[in-house]
Amino acid sequence: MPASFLIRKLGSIFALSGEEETALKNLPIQVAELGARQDIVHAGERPSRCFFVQDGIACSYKITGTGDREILNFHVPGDMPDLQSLHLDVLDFSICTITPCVIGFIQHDALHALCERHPRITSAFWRETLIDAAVFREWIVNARREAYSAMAHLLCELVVRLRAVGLADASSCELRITQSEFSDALGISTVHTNRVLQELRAAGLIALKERTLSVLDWEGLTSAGDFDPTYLHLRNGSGTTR
Amino acid sequence: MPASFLIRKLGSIFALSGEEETALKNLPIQVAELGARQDIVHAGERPSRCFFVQDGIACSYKITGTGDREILNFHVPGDMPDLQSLHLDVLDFSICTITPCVIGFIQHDALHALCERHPRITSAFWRETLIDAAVFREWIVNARREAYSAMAHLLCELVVRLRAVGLADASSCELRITQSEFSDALGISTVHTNRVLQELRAAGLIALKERTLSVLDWEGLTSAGDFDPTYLHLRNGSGTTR
DNA sequence: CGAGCTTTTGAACGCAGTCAACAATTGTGG
DNA sequence: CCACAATTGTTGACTGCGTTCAAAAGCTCG
Repeated sequence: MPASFLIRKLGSIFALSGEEETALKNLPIQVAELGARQDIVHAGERPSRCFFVQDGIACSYKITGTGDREILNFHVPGDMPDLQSLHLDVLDFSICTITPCVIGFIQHDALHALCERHPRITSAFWRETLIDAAVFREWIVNARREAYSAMAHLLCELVVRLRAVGLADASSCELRITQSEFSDALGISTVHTNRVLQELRAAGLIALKERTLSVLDWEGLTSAGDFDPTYLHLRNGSGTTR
Repeated sequence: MPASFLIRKLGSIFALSGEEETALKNLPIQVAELGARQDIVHAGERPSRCFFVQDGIACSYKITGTGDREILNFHVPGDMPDLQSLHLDVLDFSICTITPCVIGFIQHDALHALCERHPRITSAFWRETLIDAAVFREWIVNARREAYSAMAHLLCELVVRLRAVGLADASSCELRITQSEFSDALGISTVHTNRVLQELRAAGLIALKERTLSVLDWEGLTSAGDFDPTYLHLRNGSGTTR
């Protein structure tokens, strides 16, 4: 029952009508299991389908002229990272898995038909892409922060977003992201990433070992990262809890 | 006839039906003239209307915890920078004028009603927000480029976007943007902005004086800026002409 | 249990920032 | 139309955050 995931997601935004729920249940979804570091879609493609992350962590990225990979966003279960392909033909960025992932593909035809009949679902999808844009905006700002602060901000965002989908408890979460991947997300060298993480540990803000991030001082981390969760536009107050 | 602007904009994307054109003509639009450096909307607000830029240059920005202004995007005539407020209640960034501007405001109610009846207009607006997101993504990448390259990239984007709305000819355009504003957009100091612009002039790529930018070597500028206009998702080939 | 990542550490270098002063331009009021 | 103020642009010297290069130590997983 792969559509159950979408139903849960949309159901958390507004109360689905019986008709809407039926339409979602009847969506043909093709499920695929991918290993770590696999491209899901690649820049330049003209996708004929969208996808959502059902399990695992993925990321959007671009490759610059100098060959560097710039990670633009991380994707947690429930995210639909390439919804934009519904309206923009050529993809201007790539999306790949970080950890092994379970991905659900849905053909554009089916989504267009769904949107035509169900305006509230259209709005929900549109809203989803608007939140992506808000995250991109915040990342532009984060690029100006110095590395220590930028890393703190990124960790705050990841914790809040994972918490919003039930994958983090109050203070810790599994985080199978390498320092090299953090580097590509923050645009700093792996050496510096390593040193900044050590500083955050030394400051008593976080513990990060065995692929688990523990936030030891939420107040301190948000303050170090100049983090205000408004831009994530969460419905419940997940961003403000500690 | 302020709506004519919107009609021209949407008409360039797809052929408007008579019904669609009538609906647009009947949109109540409130026109305002603003001076330079005036806030149009401010972060934290809950707008009840959207707006489009009819004349002038505006920009979106955020203020960081250290008080720095980070410009997120420039807006040229035809842009609707806060369409997102149709679906996200709280604004997470601010928008202000750079030059004196003519702005057209449209109430959310009217836009929601328009979208409900005209799915193609909904799609066009949605598409607009998706292109904004694509620009944000590219700016994240641009933040990683070194200043000389980032400035070249920004100038390329501005010329292509101004050309797309007929405000730049093949090689030059009016550009009333100060070095301090470039600095806030690129996240570099005004001193460095000045030096980078001098380098671009010395390299024979641009001339920038008396508020007019002339691109002397388009090939060279795009190459210096690692600029590929795909992310602007222009319909015609404006991005590729020289 | 060894190959290949990933993390860690040290040292030297460089892009860009800060500070400070000055020149040029733009705008404004008399 | 000019004088003066304010903003914008330019230059030089010094500083520092983060890079690069190199090498070693720790993990992971076939």
